[in-house]
Amino acid sequence: MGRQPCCDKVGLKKGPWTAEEDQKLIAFILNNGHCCWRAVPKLAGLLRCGKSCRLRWTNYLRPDLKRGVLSDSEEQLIIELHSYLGNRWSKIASHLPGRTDNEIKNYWNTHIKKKLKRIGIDPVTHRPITDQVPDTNPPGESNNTFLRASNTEEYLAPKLDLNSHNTNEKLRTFNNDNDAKEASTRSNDSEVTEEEKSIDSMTEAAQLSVPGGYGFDPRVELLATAEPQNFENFAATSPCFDFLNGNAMLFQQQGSPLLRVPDEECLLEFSEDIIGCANAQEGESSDQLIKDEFSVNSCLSSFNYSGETQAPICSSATEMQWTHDMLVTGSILPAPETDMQASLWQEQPEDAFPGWDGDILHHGINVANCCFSNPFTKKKENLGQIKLQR
DNA sequence: AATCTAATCAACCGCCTTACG
DNA sequence: TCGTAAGGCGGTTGATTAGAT
Repeated sequence: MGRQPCCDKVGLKKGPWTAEEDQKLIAFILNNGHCCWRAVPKLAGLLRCGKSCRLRWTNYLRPDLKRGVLSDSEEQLIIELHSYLGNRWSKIASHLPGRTDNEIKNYWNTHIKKKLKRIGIDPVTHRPITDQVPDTNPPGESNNTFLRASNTEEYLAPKLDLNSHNTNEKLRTFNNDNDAKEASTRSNDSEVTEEEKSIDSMTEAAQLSVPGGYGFDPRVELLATAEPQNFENFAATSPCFDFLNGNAMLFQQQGSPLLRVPDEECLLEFSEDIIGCANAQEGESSDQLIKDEFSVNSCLSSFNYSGETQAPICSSATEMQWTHDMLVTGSILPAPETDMQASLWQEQPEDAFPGWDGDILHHGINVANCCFSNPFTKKKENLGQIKLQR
């Protein structure tokens, strides 16, 4: 039996709030805060249930709310986040200051969904609607790297142009190619072992290359010698970028940890709030390592682990200690209080990443511009700014 | 001007999670 | 460990507004 609705009590008002009610609620919360929403209506002199008060406050009356239509960049960010997180509106909202989950949800349902459909992209899977391979996993857990990974040619400027037929064409072509590869490698799927599937996935991911969105190009190892204050060295060796906004995800490391990846064919992508597994032991699945308030939703190539789903196996534990805040798409995330150690991908030979040719074009106190040799285009290209947050 | 339809979004409902005794 | 209360979240509803006929 379900719980009784809190507003079923006789005498409690429902429906749209009046200006007078708003004023009462605002005045009360500004003066007293809200220790207990259930008590708020009584104390504020409102004939509403606490839940209704909370909703009205968080979605409408809060002074830090940003009103008005969402900007293009906000819309881009919502699409990107949704491809990782699915309908986790509150999570998405947490990346857009001044916006509420309700507002984003409404905007998604009334605007973005239609826009995506119009250009031939399934708003659920974020993949082109035509020739879709059935994917029963919800976004955030599925192998939804296709959208993000599709615009290889736009490696350095991967914003999804929703008005661009060209982008859509790229998506379609790309997907068809990969579907064909999948079909050929899995012609008799029942005979394919899990291990083989993993390898296929890795190969496939390699073909996807580094996508737009929150990106961390693991083809480049984080060198051991980067000191927290040595931004120049750090920036040159830590190409952790938010491809969507041109910001960097800032990793700070201390001591002599290494972050390596299985081989040059693999990708590691961080999304959501980034980062970290802790205290990896050899052979340990990293989903056992995710801790604390750091919501981890990253994927190694197409293993796609998001905390509760599959995780790559750490076969050689290296460690990286977070010592500073991290900057992620404009959000400052707190470093863990304790010594959290992040991990850890399989070590490979030093020459695993021949494409890397990191360089600093300009280095300032808070910003560093970087370039590197794009292994796909073979050109040396500007990667944009890394914003450093001390 | 009247009516119909579609779009929008605030608000509600009910389930889930968390905190606490 | 269990039960309960409260907060939080995502899906849905329905009143209102805008645009089309």
